[in-house]
Amino acid sequence: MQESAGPQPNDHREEKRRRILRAAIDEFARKGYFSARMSDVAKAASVADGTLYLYFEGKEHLLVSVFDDVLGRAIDRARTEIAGVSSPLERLRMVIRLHLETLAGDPALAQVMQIETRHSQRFMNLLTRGRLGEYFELLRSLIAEGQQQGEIRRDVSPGFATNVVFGAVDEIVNSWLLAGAPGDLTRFHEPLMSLLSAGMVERRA
Amino acid sequence: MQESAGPQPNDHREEKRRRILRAAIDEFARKGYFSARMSDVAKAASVADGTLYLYFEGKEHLLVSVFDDVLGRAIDRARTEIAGVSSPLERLRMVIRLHLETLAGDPALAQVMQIETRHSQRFMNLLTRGRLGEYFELLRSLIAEGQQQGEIRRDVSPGFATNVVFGAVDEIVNSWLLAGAPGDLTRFHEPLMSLLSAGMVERRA
Amino acid sequence: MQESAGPQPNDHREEKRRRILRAAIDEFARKGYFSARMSDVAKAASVADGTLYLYFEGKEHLLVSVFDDVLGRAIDRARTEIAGVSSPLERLRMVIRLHLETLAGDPALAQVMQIETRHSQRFMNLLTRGRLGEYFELLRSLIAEGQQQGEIRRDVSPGFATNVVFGAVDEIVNSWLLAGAPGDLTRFHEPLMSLLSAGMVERRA
Amino acid sequence: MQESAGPQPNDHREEKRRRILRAAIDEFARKGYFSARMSDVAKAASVADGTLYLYFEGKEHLLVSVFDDVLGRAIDRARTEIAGVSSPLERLRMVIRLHLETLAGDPALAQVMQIETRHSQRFMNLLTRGRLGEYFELLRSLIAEGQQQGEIRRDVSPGFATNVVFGAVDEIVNSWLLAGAPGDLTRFHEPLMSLLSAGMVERRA
DNA sequence: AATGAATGAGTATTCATTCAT
DNA sequence: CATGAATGAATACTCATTCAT
Repeated sequence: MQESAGPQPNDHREEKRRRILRAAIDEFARKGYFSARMSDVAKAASVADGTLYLYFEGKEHLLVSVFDDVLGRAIDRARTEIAGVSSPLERLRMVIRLHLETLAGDPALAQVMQIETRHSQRFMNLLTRGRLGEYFELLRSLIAEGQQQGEIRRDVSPGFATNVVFGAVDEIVNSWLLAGAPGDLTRFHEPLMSLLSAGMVERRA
Repeated sequence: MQESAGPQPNDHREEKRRRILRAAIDEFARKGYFSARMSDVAKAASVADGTLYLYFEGKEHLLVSVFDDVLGRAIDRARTEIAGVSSPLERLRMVIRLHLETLAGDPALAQVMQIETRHSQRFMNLLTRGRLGEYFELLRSLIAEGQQQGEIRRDVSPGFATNVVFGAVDEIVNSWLLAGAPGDLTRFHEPLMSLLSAGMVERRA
Repeated sequence: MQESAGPQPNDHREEKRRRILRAAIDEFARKGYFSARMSDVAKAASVADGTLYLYFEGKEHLLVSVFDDVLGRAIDRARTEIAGVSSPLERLRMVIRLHLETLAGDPALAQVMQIETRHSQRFMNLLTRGRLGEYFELLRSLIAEGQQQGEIRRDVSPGFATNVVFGAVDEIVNSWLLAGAPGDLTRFHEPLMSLLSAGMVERRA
Repeated sequence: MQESAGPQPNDHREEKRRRILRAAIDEFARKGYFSARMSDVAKAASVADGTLYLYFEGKEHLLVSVFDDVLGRAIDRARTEIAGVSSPLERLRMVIRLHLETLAGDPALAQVMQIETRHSQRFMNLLTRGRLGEYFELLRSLIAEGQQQGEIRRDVSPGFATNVVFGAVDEIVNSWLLAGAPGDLTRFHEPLMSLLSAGMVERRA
């Protein structure tokens, strides 16, 4: 069960891979995906232009990799964290908190995940077939469980509810970003969950 | 009842302007904003390449114009339709219906409005300072009124609720588009309003 | 001996032609020949774009016309003025004075005549076959006469001397222009003639 | 005796740079600066279009570089050659000979230096602030020295005399070029110096 | 004669990607 | 593994000119 030939080559390689991803996030956030040049990314990562292509297939793949890498880690963490919690509604709340926390501390990353990554139909399809689809499926399964256990109303389809939830979270992040990322993004977690849970309509006593 | 200097020149001019906008929607939807070439748009509109620049300042301005033109008309219609209705919640429902209806009948348009138009931070800012900001303000004012009249709960800020509502609608449209625009988009109106109004949590008797 | 059909049509036409030429001089001087646009010239002349083409064959012809028009008038004046003078050297002096005077009062014109008009081999050939050739011939004939009458040394060819004389005058105007047309250009007439006549070498007593 | 970091890379680079400059001279001379296309230059230099921009900032910079490169070398040679000569008048004669010799053997180069390079006020200013200004200053200093040493008459300003001398040389080259570069340009050196030195007027015994 | 809206040919420049070293 | 010089495809935009009115 040898994980790698030598102990360092792979660490070294992984370290360089991460440096390139970080450089890509910063450059894409600063200049926008289309305006950023590969040689800018290379310079920011302190590698030669050609080296980028030893780690990623091309500029587009680099962007997909940023997205999938971040989302993949977030999904892993989410699965770990919700493992010991039984209430699906509570689990959903935890996942959304993680969603916000991941972006809250890294506006450049948020910028890339929210904006630069949504630039065309074709690209959206690419993402949906990757980690984004996985994330949607996670949300959907939690909602479906919630319905089975009676915590969530059964008269809306889980997929539909997933879209509403994701859309709400997504737009909260977007508007925070467009405003210049002021204050702590996670302060919206509580009101967001409240609104999604209980709805907007005033209840009478 | 002459509307302006020449009776026909302006009709003629307006007709050509609309033809170009339509061609832009179709080409941008088909190939994506970045891949579409201006000369494709010109050909689709049956005008010379240079003529595009007599009506729009450039490719980017053409995209902004599509967005603002469509949203401007929708806002106007919305204001007219809600004029005779007093309940803010009902008004909000009507605006959202109109939102869905506008895109339901024209997937190419929806494609441009939802995806091609969101391609960068810089561009989003441009839109937000135009009609999109106006639309957000319309939604916000309806929610604020609803709160004053006791229809909508007062413990969330109107701006925040606007983001949640818009985000939910936006994502419904997005997922419909990504699925290939199957069926009638407006079929989601009722469940969407229900979810936003009453929330997801199951109520006990 | 009817000079024209009606008294006004031709005056009117001529007036408009001159207005266009003047506009061309100003625009070519301000922006340079290549950067100036025909519609700028039209606007400066208060005519429609298309009207330019009723008076001149195109942009290039407009530039040739400016050059030939100015030089043609200068040549006519020169011939008139030297008519009563017998000394060829004195005649040459008068022609050069006229050359400087023509440009001295109109830096925009000087700019076009000296710079914008010299932009390519092909164009220089065009000019040389027109009024410029005529001007060179005038200078050459004066020098040849001067040689016959013993005023000018006979051991240089008249054509060669013409080039030296013209080159000297031309460069004086150029350097005056490049310096921003400071002071009166004609102040160089006397030293120029002195230098050309007596040469640079110091004579001993 | 290594001149720089790598022994060959720099030779290789310099060789390519010179190949591009030569290609530019030939293309600019053949078609004129404005009509010549960058990809023609690239093809003539046997490099890819993009390579041009690794060596020169753009088309205009390429033209400036031709001019400055040629003039820079000529000035260097001139300074070397006149080093051992004491008479300023003799030095001036040598510089002008070098001026003519440089252009005599390379009509394409002469064409670019004399015509294509003079296409606008803006561009002339550019040149004057570069090597051309340096060349004028060289001529001026020789004339000023000649005045101090009593070889050149003192009643004309050195700057003015410089213009006359340069203008005469320049026009000699121009007329040679316009005539199709017939014969040896340097055959005009002797009569030119004679005319500039002694003037045109016939001396009596 | 005059207009000015429409035409459409023409090109410098960028930058993702490759591959010889 | 890494480099970075070289490649070359790809396109928005301008503006002189035309011609229907």
